[in-house]
Amino acid sequence: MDKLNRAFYERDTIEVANDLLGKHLVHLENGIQRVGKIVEVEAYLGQHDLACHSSKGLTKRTQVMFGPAGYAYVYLIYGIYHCVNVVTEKEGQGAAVLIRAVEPLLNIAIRTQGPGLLCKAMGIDKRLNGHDLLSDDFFITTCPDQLPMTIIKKPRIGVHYAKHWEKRLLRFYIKNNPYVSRR
DNA sequence: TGCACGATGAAC
DNA sequence: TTCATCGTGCAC
Repeated sequence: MDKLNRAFYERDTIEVANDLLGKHLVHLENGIQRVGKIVEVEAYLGQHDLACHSSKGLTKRTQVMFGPAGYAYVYLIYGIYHCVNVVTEKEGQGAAVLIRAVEPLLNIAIRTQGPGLLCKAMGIDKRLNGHDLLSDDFFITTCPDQLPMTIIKKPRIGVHYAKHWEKRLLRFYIKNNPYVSRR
């Protein structure tokens, strides 16, 4: 179980998104370790990507996205749920990968299929915005016995406002995995 | 200072 | 299809 290093995140966003599938997301909170296998992600390519929050430019909200790779960008959506992203590429690109669903592996009590639910299930909220994913309480590791898997590519969810970007195949998930959202 | 609107999820 | 609920970004 090797923790993913800075070089892993500091690469092309689409490659990072694909490589994150099958990896283990780990969060330690109050002595409880929660682990979920990443089964669904979306790539947000940076300032030119109209579906990406960083397309608004550098603001208080997006500053984490414009920072160095390997940090968590957590935000509140619809005033109710949180969503987690991992920042990718070189500092200043404003690119990230949204984690949309995980498969419960350890200490996860409720459903995790969807970005809002997985955050709720793993105790992830705004306190973790800007948190280093190379820390000891919130990180991602390789899966020791990862079997071969087929990756499905689809348009991203809920980005109808993003003009032609809506059609880009930037959502990736593991084929036939029951924990993928909206199938 | 105010207001419209979400990278959602669940109910009806 | 509707609704809960609030931080953000932008208009005024």
